[in-house]
Amino acid sequence: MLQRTSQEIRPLTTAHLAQTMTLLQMTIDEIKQEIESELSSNPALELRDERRCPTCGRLLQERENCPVCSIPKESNPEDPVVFISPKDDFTPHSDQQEDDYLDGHDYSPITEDLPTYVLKQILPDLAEEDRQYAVFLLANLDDDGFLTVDPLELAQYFHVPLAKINGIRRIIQKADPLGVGSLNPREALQIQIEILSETQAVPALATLIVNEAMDLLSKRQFNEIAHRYNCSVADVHLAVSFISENLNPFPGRSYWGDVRSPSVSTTQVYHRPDIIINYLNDDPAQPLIVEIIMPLGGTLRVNPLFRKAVKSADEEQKDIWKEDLERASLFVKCLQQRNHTMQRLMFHLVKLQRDFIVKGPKYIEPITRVQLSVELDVHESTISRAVANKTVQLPTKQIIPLASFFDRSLNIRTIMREIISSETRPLSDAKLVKLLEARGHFVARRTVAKYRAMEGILPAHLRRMIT
DNA sequence: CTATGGCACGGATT
DNA sequence: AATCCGTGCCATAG
Repeated sequence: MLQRTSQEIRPLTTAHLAQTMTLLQMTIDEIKQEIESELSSNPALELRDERRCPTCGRLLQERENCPVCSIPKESNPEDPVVFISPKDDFTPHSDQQEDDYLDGHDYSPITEDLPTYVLKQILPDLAEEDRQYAVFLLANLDDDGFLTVDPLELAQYFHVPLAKINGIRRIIQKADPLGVGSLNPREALQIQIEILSETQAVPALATLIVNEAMDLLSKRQFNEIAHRYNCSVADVHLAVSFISENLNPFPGRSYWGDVRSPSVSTTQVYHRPDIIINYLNDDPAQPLIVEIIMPLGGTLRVNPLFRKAVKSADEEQKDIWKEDLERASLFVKCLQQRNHTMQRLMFHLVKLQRDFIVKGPKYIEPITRVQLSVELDVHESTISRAVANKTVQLPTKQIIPLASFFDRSLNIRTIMREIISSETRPLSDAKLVKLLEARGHFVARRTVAKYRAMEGILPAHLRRMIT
């Protein structure tokens, strides 16, 4: 069973309920923002120091013992371990960066480092007095090839116009690896498109997406994009595959050698997940560990000193402080309730969808939000809110929307893709229906057509055998 | 005649 | 109440 916090948390007031609901549907970034603003505006709130598990070094929430190290021996290995995991300085690509760095560094045929490599290319294009700035910029690149300093600060520091710095930056960006020295993946992609379009045709949609819809792209919400630009999802897929085949959102990585497989690289996401699922010790035989990320270094609570101070304060102070105190305790309660709900939700969800997580999208269980809401004894809209706009990192490091756990068609789409990719000659939608039936999936012909469109697969008569 | 995309309807989701 | 998804019906292209 799921561990319970010391006492059962129940909504006390309508305000409590309303705020909990709002918190529930917030993404990790919004929560972080909310907590920070609450923390700075309310003196009664306190961020208690971080606590770490003495055994594994993991950051802990308020609970006394570490949820990972203290898994009961008699517990069912099928059951996932779900807990709230405070992570303030969380970086989404830390694992991969290490891998890339090690692999690339050991095996890279290029012996000089990235800054030197770029500097050699651009030196002839630079005026004498501009070189120092270029050197400075190149000295502040991270492993992805992005700039780690703000150009505006740099301009002020050196007392030169921002335009000058950006001019130099453009020269750097046009060097190999293309897009190096950008501030973010979007800028890198923009430069790459610009250069690429000089020599070949670039789909207009791809440009639009990069310029205006990076957030949707990174969450892989292709439906949204199609909707926004009033085009079919298949078009979006074509544009996205153009992007992933011809462009590189992390210019520094291609330099160090791209060790990711092509299929994984297309699922790269440029923002951090709200929830991380992993095997205990990366061992598939072990239970699944589910971390619900809290963007904090420690634990949020009402400051007990403040509570004391209120009692001994004079009358007018008392009223103001009492209000703060109530706001603070309400906030903490709401946050706890939110986490509690997320925890229960994820426990059931991961247990139900274990095959999906472990074996892949083919094995997704087509559950509905209502089913789960009955099991958890909450209103179905609660599930909707909790699941919307959040993302999960799977053990494969793929980041997917949490809502895909409820995608009724994902398994069929995956199987359909398999059938098509192994076909000897293009199969019509009707034939696909038959083949899907043979595998125990019954969908209408029209629906297969829609799935094809969603997957960006062309109609049979336009499909050509691709190696 | 076959294969496919557009439109609209009903139920689920938000 | 508004929106999304699977499906049936029909028009159109080849």
